[in-house]
Amino acid sequence: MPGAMRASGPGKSSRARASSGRRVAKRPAVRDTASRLLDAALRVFVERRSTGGYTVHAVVAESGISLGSLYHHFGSMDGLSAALYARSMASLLDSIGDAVEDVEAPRAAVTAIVLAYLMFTARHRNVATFIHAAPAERFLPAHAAAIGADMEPRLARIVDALRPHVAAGAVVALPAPLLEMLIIGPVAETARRWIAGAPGIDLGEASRLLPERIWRAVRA
Amino acid sequence: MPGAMRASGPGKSSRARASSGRRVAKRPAVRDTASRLLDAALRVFVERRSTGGYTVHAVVAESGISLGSLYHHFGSMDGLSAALYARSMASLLDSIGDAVEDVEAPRAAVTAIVLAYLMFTARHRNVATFIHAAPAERFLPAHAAAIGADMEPRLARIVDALRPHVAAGAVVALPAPLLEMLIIGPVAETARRWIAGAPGIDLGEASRLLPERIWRAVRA
DNA sequence: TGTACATCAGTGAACGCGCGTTCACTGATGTAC
DNA sequence: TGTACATCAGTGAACGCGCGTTCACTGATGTAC
Repeated sequence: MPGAMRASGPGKSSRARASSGRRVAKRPAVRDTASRLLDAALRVFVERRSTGGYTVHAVVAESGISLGSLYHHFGSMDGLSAALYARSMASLLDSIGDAVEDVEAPRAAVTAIVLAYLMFTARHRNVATFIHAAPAERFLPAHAAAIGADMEPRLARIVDALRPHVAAGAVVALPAPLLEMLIIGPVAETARRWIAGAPGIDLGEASRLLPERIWRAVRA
Repeated sequence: MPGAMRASGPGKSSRARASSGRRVAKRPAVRDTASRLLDAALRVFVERRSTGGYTVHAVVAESGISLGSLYHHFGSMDGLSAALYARSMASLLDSIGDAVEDVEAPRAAVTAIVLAYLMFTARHRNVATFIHAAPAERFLPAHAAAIGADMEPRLARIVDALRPHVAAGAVVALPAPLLEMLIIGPVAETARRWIAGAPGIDLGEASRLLPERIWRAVRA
C-alpha cells in the first residue's frame, strides 16, 4: 500500500523522455529534487499556514519526494525554509535590480524600483507572501548569516543605482536606510495589505499613483 | 513541591494591602489575572519567539497563574494571543489618535502621526514587536472579526483627523488606503527594521528627518 | 440572621496527537586498478 | 575490459518529545428565602 500511488509522478519519467539530446539523464539532477521540494514548500506555506499546516510531512506529501531525501538536501525543516527564503528574496531583488539597471534619470530610477516591486508582487503572489511572512518565523535567526551573504550583492546593486543621483544632488542626501524606507516603505506596506486581502488595495492603482508621490518624498 | 514557590507572588497580597479604601478587595479583580497573563504572554513572546518558546506552558510559568485559569479566561492559546493583539493595537492606535487630536494645521497633523508612531515604538518596544510579528501567526484568521471591530473606531479617529485637510485641498486627494501607505509605510518599515536590530536604523534620526519627507509625499 | 445553593475564578495532573528528526536501508553512478 | 569498492540521492517506518487542551476538583463570594 505505501508508495503505491507514487511510482510514476510527472517528474522523473516524463523528464527522462523529454531530454532527447546526447545523453539520456537516467538520474534526475540534484537541483531538480531540491527545487521541487522548495516549490512544494511554497505551495504548502501559502495554502495552509493559517491552519498551522506548514509541516515537513505536508511538504513531503505535496512534493511526492521522500522525507529522507528532504533531510538529505536541507538538513532540517528550518534549513528548507531558509533556502526557500533565500531563493525568494533573490528573485525579488533580481527583478528590481534588472528594472533599475541602465536607467539614467533619477526620477525614472525611483519609478522603476517602485513598479518592479509592485509588479513582482502581482506576478509572483505566492513568493511575495512568503517573503513578507517568513521573517516572523523562527528559522531566520539560525540562518541569518547565510541569507545575508546571499542578499548582500543583490541589494548593493540596487543601492548603487541610486547613489550617483544622491551625489549629483537630484535625490535628497538622507542616510541610506531612511532613503530606502521612503521608497520601499509605502510599496512594501501596500504589498503586505494586498496579500492579506485588505479591501480597497489595488496594485494597478498603486502603480499609477505611488511613483509620483514617492518621487516627491525623495527628490532634493 | 508543586505550588511551593507560588503562594505569595507580588500580586494578590500586596494589592490587598494597598487598597486601603472602603472595602478591602479580598478576591483580586478578574482584570488583574487576565492582564497579568497578557503581560506574561508578551514577555514570553518577545524573549522566546525565536526559539519556538512561545507556548501556553511558558506563559503559565512566567505569569505564575495556573493553566486552568488561562483557559477559563481566554478559552485557548489562540484566544490569548488574539486578546494580546487587540490590546496592543488599541494601545498604538490610541497613542496616535491622542497625538493627532486637536491638531489644526495639515502639516502638523501628518507630523504628529509620524512622531507618535515612532515614539510608541521606542517606548513600548515589546508591544511594537508583537504588533509587527503577530499578523504572521496563525491565530489571526479565527479572531479577525472581533479584532477588526475593536480596531475600527480607533482607526476611524485617525482617518477623520486627516479628512478635512484632503477636502480643503491641503493634502493630495488620493484613495484613502494609498494615503495611509504613504504616511504609515515608511514609519512601519522603519519600526520593523529597528525592532529586528538592523544596523543604521536610529529612531531619533528618523523622527527628525522623516516627517518633512512624508509631508512632501502627501501635500497637494 | 442563618442555611442552602449557585456562580465563578482558579488549580494542576493527565492525555493524546502530531510534529521534526533519525536511521538502516536500496540502488544507481563514479572511480581504482 | 571486468571486478570491487566508494559515493551519494533517495526511501519510509519508527521514535520521542512537547505541545494545546481537558476535566474533576477547591474554595470564595453572591443570592434566595
